[in-house]
This record gives sequence, C-alpha cells and structure tokens, in this order.
Amino acid sequence: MAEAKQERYEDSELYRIRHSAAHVMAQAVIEAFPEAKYTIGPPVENGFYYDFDLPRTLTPEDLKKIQKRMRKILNGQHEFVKKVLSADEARQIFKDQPYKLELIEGLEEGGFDEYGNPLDEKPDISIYSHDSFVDLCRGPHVESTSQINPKAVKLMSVAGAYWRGDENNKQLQRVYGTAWNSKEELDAYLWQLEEAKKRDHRKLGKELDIYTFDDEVGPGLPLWLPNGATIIEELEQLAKNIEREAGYQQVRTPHLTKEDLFIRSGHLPYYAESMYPPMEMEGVRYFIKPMNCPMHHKIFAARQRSYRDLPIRLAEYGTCYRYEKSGELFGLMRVRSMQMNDAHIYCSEEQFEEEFMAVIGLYMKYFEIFNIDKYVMRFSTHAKEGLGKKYIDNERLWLKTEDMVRQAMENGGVRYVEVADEAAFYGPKIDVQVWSAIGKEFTLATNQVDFAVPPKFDLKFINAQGEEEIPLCIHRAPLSTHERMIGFLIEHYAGAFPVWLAPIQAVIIPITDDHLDYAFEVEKKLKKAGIRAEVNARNERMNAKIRNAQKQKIPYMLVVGDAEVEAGAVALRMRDGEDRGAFPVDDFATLALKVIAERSPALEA
RNA sequence: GCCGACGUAGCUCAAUCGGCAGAGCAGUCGCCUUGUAAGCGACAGGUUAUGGGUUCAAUUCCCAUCGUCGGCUCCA
Repeated sequence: MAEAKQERYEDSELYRIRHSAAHVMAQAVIEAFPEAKYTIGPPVENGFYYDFDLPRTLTPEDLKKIQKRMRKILNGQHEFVKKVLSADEARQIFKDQPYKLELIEGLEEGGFDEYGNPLDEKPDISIYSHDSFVDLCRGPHVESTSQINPKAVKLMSVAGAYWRGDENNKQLQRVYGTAWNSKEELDAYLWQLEEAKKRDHRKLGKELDIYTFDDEVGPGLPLWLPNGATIIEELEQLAKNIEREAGYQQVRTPHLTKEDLFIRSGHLPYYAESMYPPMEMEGVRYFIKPMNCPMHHKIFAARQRSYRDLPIRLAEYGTCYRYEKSGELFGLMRVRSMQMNDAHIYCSEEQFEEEFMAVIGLYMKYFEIFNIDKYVMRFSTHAKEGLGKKYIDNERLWLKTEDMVRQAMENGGVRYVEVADEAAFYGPKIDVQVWSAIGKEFTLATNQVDFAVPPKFDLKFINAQGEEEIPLCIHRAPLSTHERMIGFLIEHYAGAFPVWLAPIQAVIIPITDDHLDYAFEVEKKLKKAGIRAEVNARNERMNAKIRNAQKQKIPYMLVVGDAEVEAGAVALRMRDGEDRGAFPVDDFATLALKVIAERSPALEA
C-alpha cells in the first residue's frame, strides 16, 4: 500500500466533482418541484447524495427525468461561483428555505459546519452558485460543470433519511448518485456492484444450503442447515483450541435469568427496548439474555479470588437474543438470535496492558488464518456530554481507562483511529473493521474495557498487600458472532471456502453404476481419515455431477472409473478446474489432510 | 421503529387492457451406463404471502397485516 503521501479524499478532484454533481442534482430536483425544500448534499464514499423535503414521493421515473436534466445542465458549461456574505444576506437569499435558515443559524453561532460536524472556529458563511441554482455551501467545487463528465454520473436510488440524522426529526427523501472521472470508472464501479451482488451472503447462503429463514420461525432467527452447522463446528473448534492455548477456561451459562441480574448490571435501563420482553413465573420476572457478561461476573464472584488467580479468562460461545428493530435486520449480519465468540477477562490494572494486547494478538492470528489484509482498529471513547446518560458517570475512570488503552496500543505499535462518543456505556472499546476480498467493509471483532460493571457486582480480589481490589474486565469477541462471521466469510471467499471450512471437502463421482461399490469404499476410507467426503450416487452423467460439484464449490472432485478401480486410485479434479489425474487414495488423503490441518487457503499445501 | 419498493411452484422468473396461472432448474419415476461444467422422457408440484374490499370476473385495482429488499435510526 502507498504510504502517507496519499491524497485525502476531501482534497481530491473526485470529491469536488461529486460535491458539484450534488448541486446540479439539487438544481434539477428543484426545477421539477419548485416548492421543494432542500437541505444538505455532501459527497460520500462512492458518490454523493442530497436530502430534500418534497411534496410527494419520488418514483424511479422521476429519477430518470432528473438524471436526464442533470446531463443537460452539465453540458451547459456553467461556472461555480463562490461568494462570502453575512448571515443576514444569506437569510435573505434563503428566506423560503427553512432548513437552510436553520443551517445559517448554526453557522452564525459557530461550532458546527453545515453538516453538523463540530468546528474549532467560527466559519465564514458562503454560497456557491451555478446556472440558476444557489446553495449555502463551503465548497470546494469544480470550476465549471464542463469538468464533470455527464456520462460518468448516475442516480442510484432514493431512500428516507432523517433531518440531521435524528429519528425524532422529519423524514426527508435522500437521492443517492454516483459520479466518477470517466465513463470507464463509472462502469468499473457498476461492475463491482454486480460482483458484490454475486457474493452476497444471502444469495450464496441459499445456493450453498448454509442457512435459511422461515416466516413461521420469525424474522432474524436463522435456521442453520447441515452445511452451515459444519462451518460453525469448525469455527468453534478453532476458537476453542486457540483460547485453550491462551489460557481461557470454558464456562456455560443459562439462556434465561431473573430481571434483578440485569438491573444490577445496569443493562436494563440502557437496553430494555432491544431485549425480548420479560416473562413472569410465580411472581418473578425473567429475561432471555442479550449478552453473557452478567453471568460470567457471577461465576467470577462464585468464590473468593486472589491476585494469584488473575487474570481469569472465562469463555463461552453463548447464545444471545436481542430484539433488533425490524428495519435493522439484514441477512446473517443483523439477527435476533446469535452466538457470540464471547469471553470476559478479569485482571488487575497492572495486568491490563498485557491482557489487552493479547486480545489484539488474537485478532492478528485470525486475520492471517482468514486472509484478511485490510483492517482498521476503531478506538471508541466517551463524550463528556453523555456522562450520566449514554455513559456511566465517572469521568475520572473514563479518562483513565481510555488512556490505558491508548498507551497499550501505542506501546504495541498498533495503528488505530480514535472515534469520540461511540464507547459502550461501561467503558471504551476497540471495534475492528475489516474489508473482504472485494473491498466491502464489515465490523467484526470487538474488545471492550469495563470499569463500571465489576463494582456493581461487587467483584473483588485480594491483592498482594492483602487488600480488596476491584478487577478490570475486558469483554472481547474476536470472531464476532457465528452469524456475522459466516456472513462475512461467505462474501469474502465467494462461497469457495478453504478446505478446512468447506462443508463437503471431497465429492466422489462414479462414472457408471458399476463403480458405485468402489466409490462407497473410498468414501468410507476418507471419512475414517477425517475428511468430509460424499459419494454422488445420483442417476446422472459424470459431467452433470462435476458441474454440480463445481457449483457447490466443493474443493476436490474424485472421479472413479474402471482405471481407478483397477489401480486403487481416484482421478483428482480441483475446484479451480485443474485435472490432476490419478492419485492413490492414500496419497489424496494425505494431501487433503495436510491442507486441512494447516487451515490453508490453497487446495494443495 | 421510520420513508420507499417488492412478495406468483423448493429456487430463478413469465402471464397483453382485469378474462381458464406458465417455463427452466430442483423433486419423483422410467430409459440410457456414461471419462472432467447440464443425456432423454414422463409425472408431480399453486388458496398467486395472509385477511378484507371493488367487480359478472382480481396474480392484476383498493385497504390492512405479515415478510423481504434499499436507505435512515440503532448495534451492550
């Protein structure tokens, strides 16, 4: 990757093109709806959007018309002209635009730019105009519409969006568009979107029989099919092995607990609305658990702890249920039942850095296993305004633990970005964003410091001085949930899993029914060796069986006919299409077992 | 939860203006006995998501509910 010198997106020509395209789009929309109120329209990752308050809902036909009009405007060689003016002058220009007036007020007071981002100093108020359109805007823009290629601009979709991102505000209509330097770039982007669709875990998950949803079971409650369950089993084995080596202990806890536990932990007031409602038995209210931590805390508290016992690392693939709002559900990525690669590490302050970095070390190990080469550690901290609301009200401990994390990351040479106001209610956290093979971003692992809940549970250990001390708790889930992890892996590998994860590792394809007995013999042998092998005994021609195995992305196809029966061999065809010819059965088993044992991404070690 | 679009066989999709609901794949059965990405034939498969309404007649038009999708919001 290119180092430092890389141009920031905000400074790029493309950014100005998109920003300017947003203005041109707004012009086209306002021409079509003179009574429209317009709000903001910034560039975003692959394009731009503009939010409008319109008298009626936009249809796909409207989008076509708007796009057509945009192209005409773009061909008009209109210059973008900036003018700095006073708040009163601006108010005069936008007197019929309530959202703009609100923005002007914000700019005048200072502290925020037109998108609501905090600013250090009071900004100038400026407008940009081109053709017949004027917008309150800080820029920058291209000099003229002639710098925007009309053929490299496309409107994508229209969606609802709240004014200023607040769900209590009015819902606006957001029109998304994309713009590029050239038609070729636009085409490449559209092609990439098509590719992403092919890898979509919802599509592949169905095709590869990994999981399914059923209306009668309920939204967000996946049913894992045998193929999916096999992948889960492999992931759990991996995690359990690694955690055993790293000094974790497995625990198991119930799916239900009394309300009191969540009152004590402090979760209930924060998360009641995303927990399944309580059920009452003999006058006692129970909740289905949305997380495992309170019960792990109880295990810690089950006996007296000495500093000699620490750190204590309690791990559980705990099954949790969260009532995610209906509109938030998304395939396997956002579900209501999930199984977390969860663990809680209880340690002293002195041990914190080592423990915290050991968790980061786990991430690195997993990145290597799963061939993840792009990631960002997002360090989420509190915001002062949220103390006593979103966050536990103890500024001293916030600052202290945040500093501990910062220190640990810096000492360990781990690069991270800091994001304010995104911490958990009980402490700062690291979220790990990773990018799949086609550059789609996912948030998987999480690593959270908890200074707030252990004292609520009265957790303590006796330190070397014989005094009681409260441990710190690190919540961590390097493999996220099975649901999200497998969703990611499906898209990352496009369904062609590494052999160790492949639900079926080898399919045995007899050429005629005469070879069936031998085929089953081979199957038995391979199964015994620990390879997930299956005979395809269907009444089909060999070609159809190969095609079928190819579509199922099965790593190894073992064709058996007269020659193979004779030689005690299999004809090995790889998933990548390579025909490797005859292999003695034992040799194939050795080859496959090596690839599996190494968890290699390749088909041959 | 909010805004919008969508919902036809297990899957992918047809059905003109409101006029007898259809195809491919998958499934079952039969024939073929096959050498590296689809052999052939037959059969079966549907309360057109659910519930109401308009109409002589509704997959088609209207309403409600449920679900999915694109976003927003949210993610302990």
